[in-house]
Amino acid sequence: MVRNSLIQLLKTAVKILVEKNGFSADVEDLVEVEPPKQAEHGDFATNFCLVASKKLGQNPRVLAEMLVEAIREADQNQLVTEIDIAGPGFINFKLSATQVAAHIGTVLEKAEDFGRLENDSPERINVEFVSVNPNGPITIGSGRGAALGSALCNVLEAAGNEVHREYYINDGVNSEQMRLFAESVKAIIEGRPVPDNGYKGDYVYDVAQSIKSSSGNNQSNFAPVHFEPDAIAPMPFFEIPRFLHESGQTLAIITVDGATAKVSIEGDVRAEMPAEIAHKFVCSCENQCPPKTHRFAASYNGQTMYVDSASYAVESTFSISSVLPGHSLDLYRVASQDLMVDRQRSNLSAFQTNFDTWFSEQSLHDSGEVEKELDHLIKSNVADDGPYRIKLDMAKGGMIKDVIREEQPVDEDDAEDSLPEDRGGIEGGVENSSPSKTVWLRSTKFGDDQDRVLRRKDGRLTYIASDVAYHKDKFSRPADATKLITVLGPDHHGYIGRLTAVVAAMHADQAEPINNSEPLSEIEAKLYSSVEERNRCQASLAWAKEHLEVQIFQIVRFLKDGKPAPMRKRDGNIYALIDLVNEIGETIRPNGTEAEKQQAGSDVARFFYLMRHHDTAMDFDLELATKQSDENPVFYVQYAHARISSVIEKAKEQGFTLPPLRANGEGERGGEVTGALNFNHGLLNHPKEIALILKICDLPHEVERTAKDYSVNRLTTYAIELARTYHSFYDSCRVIQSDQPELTLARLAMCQATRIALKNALNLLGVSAPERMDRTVTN
RNA sequence: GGCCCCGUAGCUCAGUGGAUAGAGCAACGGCCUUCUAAGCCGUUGGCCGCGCGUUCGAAUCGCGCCGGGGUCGCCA
Repeated sequence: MVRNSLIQLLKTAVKILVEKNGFSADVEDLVEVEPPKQAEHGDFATNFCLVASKKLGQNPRVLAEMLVEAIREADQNQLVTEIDIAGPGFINFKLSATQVAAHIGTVLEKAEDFGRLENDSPERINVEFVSVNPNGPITIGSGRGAALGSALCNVLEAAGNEVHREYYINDGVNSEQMRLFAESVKAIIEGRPVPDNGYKGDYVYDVAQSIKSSSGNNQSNFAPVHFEPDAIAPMPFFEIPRFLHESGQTLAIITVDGATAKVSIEGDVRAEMPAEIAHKFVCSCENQCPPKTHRFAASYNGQTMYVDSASYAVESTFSISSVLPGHSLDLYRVASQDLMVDRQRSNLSAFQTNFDTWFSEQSLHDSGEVEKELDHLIKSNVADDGPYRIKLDMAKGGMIKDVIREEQPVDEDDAEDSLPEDRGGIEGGVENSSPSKTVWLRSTKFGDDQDRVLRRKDGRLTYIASDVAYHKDKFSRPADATKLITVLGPDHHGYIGRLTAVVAAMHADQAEPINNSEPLSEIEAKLYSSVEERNRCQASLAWAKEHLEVQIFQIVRFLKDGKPAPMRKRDGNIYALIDLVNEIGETIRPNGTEAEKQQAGSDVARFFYLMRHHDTAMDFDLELATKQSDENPVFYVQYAHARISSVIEKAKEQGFTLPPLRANGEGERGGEVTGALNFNHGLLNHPKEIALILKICDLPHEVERTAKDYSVNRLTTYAIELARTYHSFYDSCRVIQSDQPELTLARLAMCQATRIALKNALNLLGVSAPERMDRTVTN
């Protein structure tokens, strides 16, 4: 855009300068321009002479004079109209209004692609975010991660990268938290009090109620149930015992309005676990098979599967007339967790946050990937069952002060830690291991401050064990991913070192050792057995740091009545994101439809989350967010968009034909294409017009910067600034003037360009750009 | 104690090593017979926590303090 044209010009001028004076230094890349703070200083300024003076051995002001001459020579298109040297050696530029205005045409042509970048070296990036445990709703705290992650993905994509949005479901059967959650749900369903340390929030009762009502809770199984076509939930659950996995074997008989259907498995299920499982169950009807197929859920081996079955009427009742007995806690776990994930998904979707993959941790256990990777780590000599743990004593600045070796007791006196009975038999990895020795990931070889347990003494695998397999797997989404980005909450800060070590360990046998013949230092000798090993581990660590980026966002403090409003209340209740969205929507658009309310609530909440840099703690004023007032910047921005839309609408009524937006399936098209772009940009030379055009043209640059440093908040600032620049222009420059059709057309083109930039910026943020805004409440 | 983050106008916060540090809100004064006043224009408001250093130049980079927040499980 404008900026780039000027940079190109400067680079050419620098080349001339270097040639003429026989400078040898390579200084072309030092060229940068930026808009000066003082408008009197012109449209752009460069500090090149100050930056390059040392390299070229020239006084900055002298250099500036030479450069100005070179610029005049290079500027054949007369982009620069005024140029002067100021201060210690700045060069200020005023650009040709006509040439600046000409960029409007480019914006209109690019339309919804304006702000998308050409990228010569695109990355294939997996972005994992939110990923909260399936034991509760998405909280307002996680909302920040959702807003950040989703907006970041949009920006990375706009910058020309391939992006895969991923949510990791912590549904491993080893999870203590999930066991507790299931126990709580089970207790509620069975009319017992929730265990002391269990989950007590209202939503837990809600989940229990949903499961109960969708299952009928008749003691031995979960039938009969109501089942709606095309709906995922509610749906019947029943459990298929693990020994039933042979082809053709009948698992259950279900009755659909008198018609009996048989559920059986086709093919060897175990071999296909888990991805293909849903397709391998077939439901065959013995008599009068209903014409339409639908899905129901079954629990198999700790996993929920959706099975195509026969059904046809909206309110038809299934009854499972025969199912093998034995509802374990696991069934409740699967049912409640599944329901929870489903709610999370729809809550996030109402918050403009969607994922390409919802990845199940348990699937890695089921497929054997975790065990496989564990073996791989042991073979790579980065994990072992030696009876000790290494801890690093870190000095300031990341230097290792000391390496401490903690011997671990080898005796087996705490067999107490064995599994609760309920969970026997379905543990990932339990049965095919010989529990006795703790298996350690020697993560201290990769910069972590202590070794981590992969497998407990009792044979159960830890969370970090699945993490290794998971990260390996992640590199396939998108195919041959070049980078993983993980967005984590502030409480996970300590996890960065561990995660990096995990990725490094996983890659350890593939890394090309660094070239370092230094013998092992005293400290290194405690970590590595050889120079070769050290070099390999360090190379692998470097690889991990290059391929895994962890972004931590800081805490959000919610204020209500000026006082902190806790996200997790003492009574176990949780302030859910969806409640926030609904509350805001309700206040702002009391007369809107449900969808409109949620859109409005989501817009405000997202904008608030994204206004602050993610790496700084923020206050979220709930009053302010729900207030439909001038204090709320999202309305300021949206209002500008609505205002533009209104002007354009009005102009159309008066017979002006607009430069069209390229078709994108929605919004207005603005009349005939032919000739519509022929507006006279030469008429645009008012300072407010130039300022607006320059601001519009900034978008690609802002996208580029944001994709580099992930500071998504920059785009909210940009949107506010663009809105401000427009409002200011609007006040000074009347757009529609029937006695000046040419000027009107040119200004309309500018309005359209502003609208494009504004809408695209808001799109990146996941905030809607309404065509009209009517105050429903005046205060 | 180690690590991470923050400290900028009365409040909430922007700010890419550049020139006289900005915006919103709050306070005050103007601007609607004409395109949406959820707007615009103006005024008031600052040892950019403190100190030292690097630099031609520091709110920005480094070190040290002071103050505030977070985090350091065989939980996930």
